[in-house]
Amino acid sequence: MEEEKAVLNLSKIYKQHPKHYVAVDCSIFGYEEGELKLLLYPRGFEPARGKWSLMGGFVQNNESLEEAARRILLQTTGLHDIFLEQAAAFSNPERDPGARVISMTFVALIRIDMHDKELVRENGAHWWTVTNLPLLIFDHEAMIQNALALLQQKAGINLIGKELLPDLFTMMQLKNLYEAIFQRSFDPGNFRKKVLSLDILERSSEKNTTESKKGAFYYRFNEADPGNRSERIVKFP
Amino acid sequence: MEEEKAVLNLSKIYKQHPKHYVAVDCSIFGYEEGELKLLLYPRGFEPARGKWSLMGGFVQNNESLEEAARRILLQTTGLHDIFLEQAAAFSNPERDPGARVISMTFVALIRIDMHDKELVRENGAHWWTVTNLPLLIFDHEAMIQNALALLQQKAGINLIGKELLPDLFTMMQLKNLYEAIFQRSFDPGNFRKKVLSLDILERSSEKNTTESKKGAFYYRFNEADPGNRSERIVKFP
DNA sequence: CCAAAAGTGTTGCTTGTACACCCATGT
DNA sequence: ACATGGGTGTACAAGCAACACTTTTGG
Repeated sequence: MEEEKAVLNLSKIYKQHPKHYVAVDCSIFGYEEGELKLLLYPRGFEPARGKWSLMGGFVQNNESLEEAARRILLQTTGLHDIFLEQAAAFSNPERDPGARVISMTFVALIRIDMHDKELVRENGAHWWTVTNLPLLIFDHEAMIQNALALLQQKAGINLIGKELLPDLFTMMQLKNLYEAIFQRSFDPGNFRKKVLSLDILERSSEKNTTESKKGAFYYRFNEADPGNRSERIVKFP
Repeated sequence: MEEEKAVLNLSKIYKQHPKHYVAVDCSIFGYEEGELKLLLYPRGFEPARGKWSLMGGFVQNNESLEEAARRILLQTTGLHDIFLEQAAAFSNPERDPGARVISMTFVALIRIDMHDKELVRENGAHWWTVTNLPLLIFDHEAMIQNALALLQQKAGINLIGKELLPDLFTMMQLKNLYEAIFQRSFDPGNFRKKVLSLDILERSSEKNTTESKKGAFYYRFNEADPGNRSERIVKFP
């Protein structure tokens, strides 16, 4: 009756408007050999053949943007439970020459040691060092710059590492990760004190003896930590 | 030939995927009488009649999300050149009972003294104090919480006020704005020193004599300031 | 004169940074 | 024994918060 009519009116309102392709593109960061890396896929067809692209895909009817991103991450890395955060929407009508596509970008952090290397190789993907990226399609260069800025901002407020490092890691490995993210060096002693003062790492009894003569204690993230703090950890340059 | 075929292939790829309604919803903040306020519109039809909503609309084919947001802000407030920033995407397939709509939210900051009050009244809109909001449709409550958090974050890093205050304002007016945004009080002396140390305000020769007996100098934003700094202005609680 | 806001100065605490210094050990 | 990274301590500077104090002027 009243309500039914209103719903009909409502759907009339919707029908006046155009629909759009909606995609998600993921900046997938990993950390390996002291370098911050980004997983990119080569484009095999024109236009922009030979250029590289973020992993992306189209959003289907029954899924949210986050769900679409997780589906794509699972398909390409074999990983569930990936750290994932919305970054920004890219919506210039001309951004994709093939069609008008609105793209939402995500930042994903994964542990390179845990992902499915076979699957990645099958897709022709490659881990690129963030300081030395190839030519990218469309506006993917801007997407990555935005993702890097977001990663810095996040790493400056919350201690990240759980998402990128192995379960056990040394203080120097964590420092190296932060140096890769911020592209600057930190004083070893001060870094240690600052990080430990946050009270979210616990020292394991084991030591890493491969990377130094004395041996360095392994740390792990305190499972109980909420992970959401507001104080700054590192000041930006 | 080769390229043409590729484009055809490409469009085949696109056509396999569904299209979606895409909307923008704007959290329009203003500042008046010492209160941070939000412009909301009443919903006149079912479902959710009587609840309030952010100002929003559908994205058309020839416009980016930002352009859509600006079009809607112009239509509803009469203002060009509004400060506008992407907030977050809300994309749960069930979020809008009328249809599957993906919504991108924006934060807009406007000067209440400059907007078209007639236009706003025509639309039945109302300025609500952010600490006392009415019932809202769908996920608009979450959108506003997100927008408020973003506003705090932004105000904590960049000195905002140019977008919300008149051209000339006293230090106490700026302090009151910050107190409204952060919902806490600041020490008058320390606030003054911190803000002036940023070197982005210039003191005018005029004084405000209506709000105090002694009279307080008016300040204005230094036109030449880039407006993008990375140091924190206020620490969050 | 006094209340009230404007504006400046002082002090103590916390935090960041630079750097000295001892420790453990593989070569 | 010594070079190397691990780990701790110290000393100085900067920033922040609390608050005392002075100025101005309307009632």
